[in-house]
Amino acid sequence: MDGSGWGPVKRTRTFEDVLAQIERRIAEDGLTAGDRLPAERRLAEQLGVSRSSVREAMRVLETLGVVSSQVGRGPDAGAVLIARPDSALTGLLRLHLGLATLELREVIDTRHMIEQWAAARAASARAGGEALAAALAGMDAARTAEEFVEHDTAFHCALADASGNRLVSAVMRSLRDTMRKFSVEAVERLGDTAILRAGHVRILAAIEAGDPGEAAAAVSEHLADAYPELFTH
Amino acid sequence: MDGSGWGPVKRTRTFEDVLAQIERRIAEDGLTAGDRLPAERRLAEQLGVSRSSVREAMRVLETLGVVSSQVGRGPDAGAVLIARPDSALTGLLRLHLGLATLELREVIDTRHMIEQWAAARAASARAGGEALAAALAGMDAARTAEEFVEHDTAFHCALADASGNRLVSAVMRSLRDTMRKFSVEAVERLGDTAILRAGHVRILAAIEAGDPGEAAAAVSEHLADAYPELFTH
DNA sequence: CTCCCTGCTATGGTCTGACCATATTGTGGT
DNA sequence: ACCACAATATGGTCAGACCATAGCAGGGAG
Repeated sequence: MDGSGWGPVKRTRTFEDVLAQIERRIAEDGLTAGDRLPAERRLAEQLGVSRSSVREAMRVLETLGVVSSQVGRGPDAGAVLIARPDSALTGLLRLHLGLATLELREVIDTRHMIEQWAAARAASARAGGEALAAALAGMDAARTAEEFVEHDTAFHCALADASGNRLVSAVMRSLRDTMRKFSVEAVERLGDTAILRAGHVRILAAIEAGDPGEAAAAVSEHLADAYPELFTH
Repeated sequence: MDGSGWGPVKRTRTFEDVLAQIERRIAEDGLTAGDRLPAERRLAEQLGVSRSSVREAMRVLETLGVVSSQVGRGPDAGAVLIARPDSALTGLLRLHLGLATLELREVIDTRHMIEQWAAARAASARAGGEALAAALAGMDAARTAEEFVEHDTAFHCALADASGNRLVSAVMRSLRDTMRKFSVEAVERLGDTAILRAGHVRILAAIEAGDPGEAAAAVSEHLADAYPELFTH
């Protein structure tokens, strides 16, 4: 494919070439979010490489958040779509956390930092009220701990989203995802979710009132309520 | 329509299982930087999957910066090395920035959040003074903007380290690394580093004095000095 | 004419088995 | 003691196969 290469040794692996080619193709064809890439077999044929190499390139693109990890089947519909790269950090942090033997305490610590900051931001901008209220309603309708945590996660992610910083938002999402299992246990151990609800209501009220200080304080106390044994002031 | 959005029945592909298994193995065996993973063929055999799946998992780990991408050949020496987890976020974040429209403003915004928080923590614990002082001395001895930024980076990373939270520390390192080039330009544009030095001194003093509020305020003003056009209060 | 049912087909996901160039290691000869 | 060379295991790559699935086309029933 290169023509001039093949001199001393082949320095780049095939899948790296494929990556470059796909990248070039995306740029040239002006593909944007929602568009599809050719099927793996077609790409392999067009680029003159094996499907294995194309697949390895795909895994990289997927990890980078360039293409969606959707498992599409069937003809035509199966090809890969280009997603919004917003979620790029998610998979990474999950692995990163698992690998580095991080303690849950550090995760909650970090959440404390992020959510306090995000709540203050949201209050200043009086933003995110609808999403927070929706999550609150979802929690009220929840019947199991899992359902509750599901909407609780939505609430806290909405909080991060309301900050308007996508990077913070992505990190927050990863953290919540990482501790989802633990959160379910925590809720079950707590038994009563009334105190959590009170915290959420207070946070939402502070944001809608546009009071950053109160919002931050509310978040702080809410996390202390939720994780009494792990919280650090 | 899935209903819950997050699809309770997410089919996991084989390479994802492999990913989890490797992750578990790393944690259990306590592998650290420089250690080797088993060879691809051995892993495949041990996990009961094909080498293709192992290889796809490897590409993911490599993209995530968990293992090195060194092209090792030969028996025994060929297996994969585990890199420093510090860099796990880095490569991804850099590419993330290249591919997405994540603005520098958001990065600095995030730094503001992290460093304020970390400085307050460090002040409460009166921790990290030595590392900060060393970085300060390095900045004083710097002759070029690059050298200055080098030690400036060390200073701000030391700040994050002083918080005692490794997760925050890792994110901070990635952010600094991501904006290193820009930082050099910023310093060159600023011309005079005296104002930056004053900020660093003030931060260090506040930490050594054990004054969290002052430490946070000092960080805030320091960042405003360094990135006047990008700073958000 | 419309509507549903049933195959056909292309897709991603996975596995098997093979070949190559290389790097380490052990062995034999000098 | 030293060096050359074969054995061996590695990562990189390829070709071909199978599976479950999802869309589409065509045919039969109403």
